[in-house]
Amino acid sequence: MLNIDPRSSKPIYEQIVDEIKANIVKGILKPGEKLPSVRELSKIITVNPNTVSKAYSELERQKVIDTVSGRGTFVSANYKPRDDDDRLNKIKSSIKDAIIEAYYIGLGKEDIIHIVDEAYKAMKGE
Amino acid sequence: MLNIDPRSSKPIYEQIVDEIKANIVKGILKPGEKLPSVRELSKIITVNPNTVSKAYSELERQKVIDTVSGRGTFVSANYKPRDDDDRLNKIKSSIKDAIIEAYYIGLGKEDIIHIVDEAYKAMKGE
Amino acid sequence: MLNIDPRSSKPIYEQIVDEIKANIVKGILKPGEKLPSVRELSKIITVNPNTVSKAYSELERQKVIDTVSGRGTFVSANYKPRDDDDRLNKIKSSIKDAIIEAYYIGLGKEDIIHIVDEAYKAMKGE
Amino acid sequence: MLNIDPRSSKPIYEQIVDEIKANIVKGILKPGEKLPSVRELSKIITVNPNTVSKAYSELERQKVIDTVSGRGTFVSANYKPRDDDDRLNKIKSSIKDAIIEAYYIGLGKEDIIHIVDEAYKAMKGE
DNA sequence: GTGGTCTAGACCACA
DNA sequence: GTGGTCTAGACCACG
Repeated sequence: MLNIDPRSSKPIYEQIVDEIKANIVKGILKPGEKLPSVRELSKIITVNPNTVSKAYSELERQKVIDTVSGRGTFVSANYKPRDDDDRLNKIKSSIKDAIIEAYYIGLGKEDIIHIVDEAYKAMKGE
Repeated sequence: MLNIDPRSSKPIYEQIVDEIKANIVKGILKPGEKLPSVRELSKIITVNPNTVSKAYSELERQKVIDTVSGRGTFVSANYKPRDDDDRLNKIKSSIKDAIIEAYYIGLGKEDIIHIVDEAYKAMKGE
Repeated sequence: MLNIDPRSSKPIYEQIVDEIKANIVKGILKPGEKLPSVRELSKIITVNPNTVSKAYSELERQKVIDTVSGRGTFVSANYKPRDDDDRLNKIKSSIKDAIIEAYYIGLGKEDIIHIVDEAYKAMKGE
Repeated sequence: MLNIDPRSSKPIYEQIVDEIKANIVKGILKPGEKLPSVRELSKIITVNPNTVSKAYSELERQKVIDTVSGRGTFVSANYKPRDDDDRLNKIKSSIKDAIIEAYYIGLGKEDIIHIVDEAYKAMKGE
């Protein structure tokens, strides 16, 4: 379910955060749905429980999931997107970086648009 | 000239690498042009010379600049983009992450395309 | 295990890189095997940790080893040779230089072939 | 005549030394033949005279050329190859390194032999 | 515990 | 003057 690469330079806990958010966006995880417990998930993806715990804390901080003590963790039912300049700037900055990097392997604007297209298709298709 | 934020989580040497590549793409730095020496740049952006050196080494490895021993470093005159699956995958992955993140602040595909547009305009405009 | 000569003109970090690659080729280090940690190796060969770190970074860049954050570094399990014109040219050039140099101590083609033979035997023999 | 690449990581003076030795081996420069003066050569290959001077000193040290004060420098007439363990070991070591490196771009023994062949042909052909 | 980054300061070869 | 290497010692994130 979660695609984790322990050899990546991206920290594992961050990969978990991103994968869960991706699954929610894709509709694989639905609002209100229960997530596996820290222990369960750590076994499934063979990762240190502390790492999963850190990922869940981060997701909770971002209000993507809710933890009900003694009951478990759930995908937030009432997530409301709101303006967040910090995050918007990070997104812009990472897209800018990607564009520069693309230039250096010979890709132009059309290629970037195409990659964006593909990414959206993958989100709906899966 | 270079916009360095020492508090960013992105390593300083990487910021230097990215900024220089951005300046080349924008045409602010031209092929064959001499870059500031390691010691000069380290003074300008108040960073340790080793950090600048690390950035320059990385740029040299990527064939973005040439270092001529004893003479200095220069923007590569004959940069040829090559296929590089690893870098392409990194670009795709970072765009995918940006799209997910965008969803969480309420942005959709059109907004992403708009951001890409803006980024390209900024590159040519500056 | 690693044969390092601090008085050599070849940089120490490069010696470490070459020795480790040689040990992998010889089969002394096997795919997936854990390498000594940066601090360990630095003590073993009495060299500054930064120097070992630089060597490991270079090996990682060449995809010879994988570093798993917080866990250590490992011999790459799935190394796939790829075409690399730059490296091929370096090899050709260093062989050409060796041949010229050999001429000056009275060695001809047969002697070079013999040296190549010996080198291959040493690789398998050890 | 001399093929110098100022962007190479190999020092320029060393490139000059190697190129001159290569030309002697190839027969382009014959024993007893006069070499260009330091000033002349430095103009021809657009290099600092000090650099050429350093190259000539090194060649003289290796008894490849002779300097007759006031008359110029000449290719040694009576070069006698002799055993030189130091240089032999360097040659062996650099061939060993080349073989390891070759392994990592997927080349085997036959390929190396082929490269040696080519190098010898190039020496006679030019 | 692991590796990654950064600073400070030194020495060296090269041009 | 230039960049390259190395040491010593520090701090940090990750697991």
